[in-house]
Formats: sequence, structure tokens, C-alpha cells
Amino acid sequence: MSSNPNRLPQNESEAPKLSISQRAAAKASGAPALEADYLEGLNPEQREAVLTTEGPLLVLAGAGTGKTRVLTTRLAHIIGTRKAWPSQTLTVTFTNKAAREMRERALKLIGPDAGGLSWLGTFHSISAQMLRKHAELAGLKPSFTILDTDDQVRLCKQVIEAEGIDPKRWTPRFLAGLVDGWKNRALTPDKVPNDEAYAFADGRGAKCYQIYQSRLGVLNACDFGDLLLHTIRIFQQNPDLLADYHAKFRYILVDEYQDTNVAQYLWLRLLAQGTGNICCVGDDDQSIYGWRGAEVDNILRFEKDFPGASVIRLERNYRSTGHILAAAASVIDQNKSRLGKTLWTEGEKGERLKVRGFWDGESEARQIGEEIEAWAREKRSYEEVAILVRASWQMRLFEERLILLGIPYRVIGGPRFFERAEIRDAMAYLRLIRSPDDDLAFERVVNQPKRGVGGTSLAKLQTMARADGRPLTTLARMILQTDELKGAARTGLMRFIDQLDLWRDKLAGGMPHTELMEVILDESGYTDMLQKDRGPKSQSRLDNLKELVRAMGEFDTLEGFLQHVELVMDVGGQSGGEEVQILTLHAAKGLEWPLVFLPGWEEEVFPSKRSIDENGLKGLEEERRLAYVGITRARERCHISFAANRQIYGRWQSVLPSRFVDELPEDSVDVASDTGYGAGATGFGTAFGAVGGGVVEDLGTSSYNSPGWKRLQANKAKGRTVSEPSYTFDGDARIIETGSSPGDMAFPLGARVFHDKFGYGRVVGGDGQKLTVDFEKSGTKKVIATFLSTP
DNA sequence: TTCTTCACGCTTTTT
DNA sequence: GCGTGAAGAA
Repeated sequence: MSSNPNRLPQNESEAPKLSISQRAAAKASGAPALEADYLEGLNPEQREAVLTTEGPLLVLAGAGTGKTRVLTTRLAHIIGTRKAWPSQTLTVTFTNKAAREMRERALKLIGPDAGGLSWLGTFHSISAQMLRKHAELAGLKPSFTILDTDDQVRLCKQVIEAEGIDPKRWTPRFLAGLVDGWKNRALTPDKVPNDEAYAFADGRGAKCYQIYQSRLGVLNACDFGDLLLHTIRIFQQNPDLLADYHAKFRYILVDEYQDTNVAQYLWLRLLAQGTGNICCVGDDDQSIYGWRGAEVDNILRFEKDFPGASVIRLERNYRSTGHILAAAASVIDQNKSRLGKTLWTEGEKGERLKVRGFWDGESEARQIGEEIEAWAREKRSYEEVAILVRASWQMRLFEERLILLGIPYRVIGGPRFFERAEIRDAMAYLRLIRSPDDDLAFERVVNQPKRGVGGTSLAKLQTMARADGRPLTTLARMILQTDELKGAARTGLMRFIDQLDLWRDKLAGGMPHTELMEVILDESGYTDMLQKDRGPKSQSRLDNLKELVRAMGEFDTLEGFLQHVELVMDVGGQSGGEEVQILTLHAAKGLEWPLVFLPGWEEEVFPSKRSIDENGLKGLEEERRLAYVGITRARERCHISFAANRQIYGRWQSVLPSRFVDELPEDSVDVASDTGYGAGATGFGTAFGAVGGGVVEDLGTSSYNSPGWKRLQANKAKGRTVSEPSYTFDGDARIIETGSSPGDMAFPLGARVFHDKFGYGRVVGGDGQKLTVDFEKSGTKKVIATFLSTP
């Protein structure tokens, strides 16, 4: 190795050796360390291309093919061969977590002495970094604040009220969503298409957006979208500045390219115009963030967008068994718009996937609980197990079950630390001390805890502030000079302003920011308020505030802490030990487990009804990619399940198996026959038999057009064993709601039934042959259904 | 101003 | 079924 670390090596053999643990082994096998350790499985041309390609490069990396390895290895190679210094590379990810992991892995390869990777981060953090340098070019002060979703919505509310729009008809949340969507597509207020502006308050959409933007300017703030948009505009309007960045960034690397939105694409394209050395890694089949602006088209169009681009396909999977891959492939193959890859493995075919139908969510959870116990009996660990659900409300049943069984588990996701009300309140106090002009923070805590400054006083302040163009704190001081406010409002506001001044002085006087936080919570009465609240949540709120103080201690200054938190809305989570993981499919991207449960595969739950309603085929295909992501998380075993009846928002509903169940390949799937309910048939028939309730619901109307019925017939035609709903009904009676306690019939006691003649009723009895229903209105008990065969 | 009551609506999640 | 949020009551 060269003794002078600052001398640029003349050729690759002189490049610094790589400090990776397996280096010795690699050497023994005669292969250069990098390739042997990290790019195993690529053919020689691909290896060469990943490491040395100049110009645009797209790596299409299927699930489990080592996507991140490709990116880190390329980065390390560029730095290791001194094609660029670390500071001359730009590496972009979507999440802070991904950025952290990338940094760790890259530093392992290039060694910690190689210099900081100061331009490795998320789109937003890198944009913020740039924007703080050139804030004045965007009409901002470098100390601008970054608003989070909550602030955004509140600002939208103000805009709506100021415009005299009915906030019930046109909700602030909706406007915030529209603005967000426009920003994702890099549309400034003047560029919003007319018809879309009409989607809000009869054509006032673009105007509201305009006002929202000018309010942001006054507040010296931007939202997340602005971080990118301002940067893009600065680049467009200042070619010489852009040229500086072109000279600076010799290589650009992008992770998860399929998740980029229009703004991010433009941002990348501007920066890549310099060297053209942009390497994007992604998988079109794993694009699951369309609903927040990701454009799969970006990856589909890559070769057009970046002329002369090379494309590499990584299709060898190192993660899952053959059956799991076959199942995933068979599902994703139904999607029309995809680039197309075929994953393969040299590993075992492994176990077939299990598909099971259950009567309801409880029995599904019960069964999954048993499977996990069996897994543990095989001396395998709980942390190897994950339950992946479509929506977070589905988690509850599993939590309850695992608690009952005493199985340790952890829910991943859930409310973020910095989004909790108490944390946001505390943060608002800090923001107000840092910048007295932060109106949103002022509004948030001026009456929290209660100081007698209620809606009327605040509204008075706001109208005056708006007329005057001055921030709320300034106006509060002015109004206190007059006798505009009386009684509690006046004393409360005065005390608030005085306290703010006092705390600000303490900070200026050198009080550590952690101590200041404690003082604020104490003197403001916030802690008192929580301690007096005997609610079930108040203790955990107090704990959270303690945790906040602890987290603040990791930063030297208040300013450093605030700037970090605005971008990274998360606090370093404790990594779990021996725990089953429960998480959403979205949160599972990028992770893997030996044993994966995929419950709740029911039409309208997964694929989600709303997704299809709102986005049609596009929505459905995204749901299908979600199914693909789910299946490919499994290394060894994968259990898919669905129920016939499910409680959604407290209401019982009959549900049908997801169409994705049908898309699984028969050869790789076992359908269990122990579903218990339904008409008790076997094979795929069981699955659909169990769903008899769903078919029955529509009896007499459109049941023969329902997807469940059609599939039942199709399966019958294929010669599979199917079970048809085997009961006749008196009139047009239909099951509309089922009880939760399964009796020994297909329709448990308590099932709610509707009858054309008698109205609503509940199942009160039955003997496997007959169903007796008590009708609420008429008071008559009547046998309405007779089973042709005993279930 | 604050407390109480009813209506509503409700994916997925990051920055 | 539950939490939020806005309208009415003390």
C-alpha cells in the first residue's frame, strides 16, 4: 500500500487494499477481494459493467439479488481506484435508514480513513444541505425551517379559512394532499393543469397553492417538496452554480430508482448532465409507492431519458427457495406494465407455500399462533418469523393472539416518535425560542397547556397579524399594550410571552438545551397537565418527553438538534431481540425472514378496494407488486391465508379470497383442508367453499356475477373439488353480518340476517340442517334456511 | 372559555 | 370501534 495516503494511485493495483473481513479468503481463491466477496453471482461482463461503466447505467435487480451490494461495491470501487474522492460522489437513497446502512457498508469497504461521504444521504437531506448554502437564491434565509405534514395541514387550513372556503366541504388535509401531489410532479402554482385546479373548491386549487407558497415565504419555511423544488429552480436559473456541482460530482449513484417521483427525476437529471455518470439501481416490480408520487415510468423510461445507457439485469436470487420464487413469479407475471425479469435460484425447491382459508380472522390468528409455536419447537428463533399485513388495523388480532400465547413480538412502524402530540408540543416550544416568528409553533402551544387564550383571542391575533404582516409574537406584545384583551386571556398571554423571553434569556445565558427543555416543561405547566391527566396514555407521554430530553443530549446545540429532527423524523430505534415481527407489507420492503405469514388475502382488503377504486388497473398492479414483495420476503416458508368473515371498523363483513390467491401456481402451493367451516370440501374448493357466506350475501341479486361465484365455477370446470354453497333460502334471505362466536354451523349464533319479508334478524339456533332466525321487528322466530347437506 | 356530545370516516409511509 | 373535530351547552 502506498505510504502517502494523499497520493493518487496511478493504476488499480495501487489502489488502497480493502478492509473487509473476508479478504483473506478471497485472496486464497485468487480473486480480487471486491468481486469475490460482493458481486458473487454476476457473470464476468456484469461484474465489469457494475464496477467500471462510465455513463448512464441501470441495474435492474430483482428481489433478493443483492441490489444494495451492487451499489456499495460500485461506490467502493470508484473510491478505491481513486476515480473520485469520496466527496466527489453523490449517493442518494429514499430513507434515512437506507442511507445509514449504505454508509456503514461503504465505510466497511473503503475504510474509515477514506474521508467522509458527505454527499451520501436522502434526496431531501442532500437538497436541504444544498439549499442552506444557497437559500437566498430561493428567497429564503439560510435558517429556514422545514415543516412537517402536521404543520402543512394547519397552514392549508389557514389558507382555506382566509379564502372563505368551507373547510368541511374542502378539507385542509385534501388540499395538503393536492399540493403535495403537485410538488411531487414538480408543478408550481402557475403550472397546475386547469382541470386539476378544479378538483378543489370550484377551481380555486391553484390559487390556494399560490397563497400557501407565499405564506411559506413569509414564515421563512419550506415543506418537504420545496426542498427539491427550490433546488431544482436554483439549478435551472443559475447555470454557473449548476456547473460547479457538475464539476464536483463525478459519479452519481441512486438506490431504489423505481420509487423516484418527477421532481426527484428532474433533480437527478440536472445533476447528471455533467458527467453523465449516473448509476441507478431498482426493481420495477417492487414499486409500491405510487400513492405518494413515485413514477414507475421513470425506471421504465430510463434508456430513453439517459441516451446511451447500459442496462444490467440481475436475476439470480440468493434468498428464497424455488417454490417461493415460482409463486412470486406467477403472481407478478399477471402485471402488464413491467420490464420483465425471471428470477432463478440454484438452491432447493424447498417447501411448497401453504394456502389456507379460515372462517374468520380469529381462527386465522389462532392457526398462525400455532405455527409459530411449532416453529419454536423446532428450536428456531422467533426473530426469524414475520407477519406481514396490508393495513395496520390487521395487526391487532395477531398481537392479541401472541400475547395470549406468551410469544414475544414487536410491531414495526406505528406512530413515529416525533409525530406524537406531546413531542410536537415540546418541539414547538423549542422552535419558538429559536425563532420567535414561527407562527405555527406559536399557535400550537399558546394555549397548551390551557392559559385562557382560546379560539377567539387567537383569531383576533391572527387577523391583526395578517393585516399587519407581522408575526404573532410581535403582535401579541403589541396587543398587550392595548386593552383589546381582557381577563384570563390577557394574563395568560402576558405570562406566556414573559416566559418565552425568560427561557430565551436562559438559553443565551448558556443553559444547556436539555436542561432548558426540562425547565420549559416544568414552568409552562405541561408536565403538571400530564400528571393530572389520569388517562391511560399520560404516563407514556411523560416517558416520551423524558426520551426526548435524552435524544437532545446527543446534540451539542439546540440548533443542531432542531435541524436534524426536521429532516429525520425518527429516533434511532432499539433493535429487537427474540421477537416475532409484525409489520405492513410496505414496511417489509428490503427485509427478509425464513418464515413469513401473509394473512388477510381477501378481495377488497388485499388488493385494497380503495386502491382499485381510485387508480383502476394501475392501482391493482401496484397491489400485485405488493403481493410480490410479500412473497419474496420469505426465505424458507411462506404461509398465505384468508378468511370468509372479517370485522372491519367493528363491522362484520363477508369477504372473498383475493384474486392473488388464484394467481398462485398450483405446483408450488399446498391448500390445506383443515379450514373447519364452510361446506368442508378439500383443495381449492375449500378455499371457495369457506367463502360461501360471501356468495350467499348476494343471493337473489348478482351472486352469479360475483367474482367468488365465477371462480368457483371456473375451478369446477377445471375438475377441481369445489364446494358450492349448499343451502336453500326462504325468499331472498341473505347473511349480511356474522357473529364472532363460531357455533357448529356454517352460520354461527348471532349472525345477522336480512329477510325481504321479516326484515333484520339474528341467528338464534340451528342443528346443522336448519337455521332459525329471530326477527327483531316482528318478534317471530322462523326457519329461513335449510341445508341440503350437513356442513 | 371550556366542557360535552354527536357525526364522521377510516390504506399503505417518508421526508 | 375509536379517535378526531366541530357544533352546542354550561
